[in-house]
Amino acid sequence: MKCLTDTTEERIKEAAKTVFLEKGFDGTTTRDIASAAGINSALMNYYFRSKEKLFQSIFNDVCTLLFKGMLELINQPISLRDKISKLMDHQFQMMMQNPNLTIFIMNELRLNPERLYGTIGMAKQVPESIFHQQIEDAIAQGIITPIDSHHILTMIIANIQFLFVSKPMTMLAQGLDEAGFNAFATRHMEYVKDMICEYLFKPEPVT
Amino acid sequence: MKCLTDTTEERIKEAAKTVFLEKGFDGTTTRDIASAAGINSALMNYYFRSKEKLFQSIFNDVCTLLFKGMLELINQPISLRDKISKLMDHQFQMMMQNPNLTIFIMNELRLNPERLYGTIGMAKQVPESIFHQQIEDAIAQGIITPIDSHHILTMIIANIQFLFVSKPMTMLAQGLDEAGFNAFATRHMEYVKDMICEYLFKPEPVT
DNA sequence: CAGCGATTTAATCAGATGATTAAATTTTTT
DNA sequence: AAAAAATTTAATCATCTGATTAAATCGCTG
Repeated sequence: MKCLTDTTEERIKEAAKTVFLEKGFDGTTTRDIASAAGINSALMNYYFRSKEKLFQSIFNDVCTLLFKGMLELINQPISLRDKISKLMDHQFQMMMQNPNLTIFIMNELRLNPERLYGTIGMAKQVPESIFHQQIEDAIAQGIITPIDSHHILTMIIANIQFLFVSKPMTMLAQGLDEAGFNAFATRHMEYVKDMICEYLFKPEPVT
Repeated sequence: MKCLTDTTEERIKEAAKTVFLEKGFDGTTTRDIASAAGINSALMNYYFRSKEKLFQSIFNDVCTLLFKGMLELINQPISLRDKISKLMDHQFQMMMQNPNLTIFIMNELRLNPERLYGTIGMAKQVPESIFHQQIEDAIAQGIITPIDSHHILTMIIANIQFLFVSKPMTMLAQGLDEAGFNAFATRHMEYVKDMICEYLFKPEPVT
């Protein structure tokens, strides 16, 4: 699964990422990580000084994973309609591959808000992007309903992300298996794309 | 804050609810709960046989808190438009009072899916409600866009709940304080209500 | 008040956990 | 190859944690 560049440090980080994402910080023991990485538990403290330090490293990585692609898309010079569609597609793809990513991050932030300081950089870039200007221009030209870009982004993110945050609940409530959930999620995304675009791009706001 | 009906068992449950909601199951120690309740830590095991048992009791309570009002609303004989609006208002009110409720529940379910079995009853009631029939009728009469009620409920829930799941992130990204967040959330809910209603109740589906 | 059950406490146990240490092994440098 | 540095291991520590036990206290009934 991995190339020959497998250094021990990387192997520990991979194992730690897997275990942390599955069990959360509090639910993970250093011995869990060590055995998942196939190493002695003291080695973890040799490379990273503590469980907390290792976690910070992992947490940074997964936050970057969550934000990086989105930030790139947000700053691309493409049409609004296209951008919104691509933003949702991108999130969807990412969450299909890593369904626990968002709930893991949001929950760890809730449990330990100091971790926010590591994400300030990325978080602040989102609202200060080309996207924001693009929205304001479109509003000025009467192309879309007047609405702050923060609200639009929240709509885009919430409608995709919550699907995965509530995945176990949804599967239970509807009696779905993995395949069934994927089908539901795929269809839902189409609905949501339509809904958001129709809301934004309608000819005249109701006022 | 509480009436004279304060039995020790209730005091333990209150304290446990507070601590569990704040720190999660893994992050909570029995001594945390005991000291929050002002009791000896052995008392906890006298009333509830174990930390796990106590947690199950609490978890049941908060799941009921999350679902009960929504289920009642869903089965009320009121118009669809009204129902959707009231459903969102109800969730919003509940989350303003208890912002961590949903992420706590969703995360504990993720960490320990066996807990789902305690919520089967409530979860399965949602899709099998009057609401579902109401949607089908409205579709048959051409009043709303043809779309399965599961998707509608998901839209209603996601757009409110994710606001609170991502509350710390949102506050950071936009540089908001509590009051600022509340204002943002309140405004967002109005947008989302409009968006969902306009999507559902438009005269003709685009097809 | 004596006796009995319910409630509460202090003390303690056994196991888990994060971290350290000192020694062994491997890799790199000279 | 010898010396030095980096990597890895086994063993161990101190603390924390969930749970138990045995004794103390309270409240009620006869």
